Amino acid sequence: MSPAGDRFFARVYALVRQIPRGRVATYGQVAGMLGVPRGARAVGWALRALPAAQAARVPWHRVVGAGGRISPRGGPGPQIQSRRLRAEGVRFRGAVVDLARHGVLAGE
DNA sequence: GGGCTGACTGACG
DNA sequence: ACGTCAGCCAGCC
Repeated sequence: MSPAGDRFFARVYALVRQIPRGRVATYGQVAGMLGVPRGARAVGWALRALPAAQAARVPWHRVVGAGGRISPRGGPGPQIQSRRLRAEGVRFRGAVVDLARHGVLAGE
């Protein structure tokens, strides 16, 4: 089946929207949950196509690169993204997010 | 159907 | 630790 609502980006948004506050997931992580472990790039493409209207309800800032690195082309700006994450209480290790503590698969 | 692009990732030098 | 190269996936021309 392949209705309009089953598009890849729709699944990405739905999954990202379910990321709890203070929690962070990587592009590869999201891709893996969608069943495409090597589709990290596709996930980035999907978030890049994220409409501003959807951005309000989709916590795109909770999606970072492998190792917790903030993508240089993330949304309105990498600084905004990291700032938003910090506002949620996410711990940073320099310019890198502490996935061991806030990772989706990481323990509480 | 072929080729290009990109909010990625891991390997190399 | 840093810059570069090649591989992968989905959408658009």
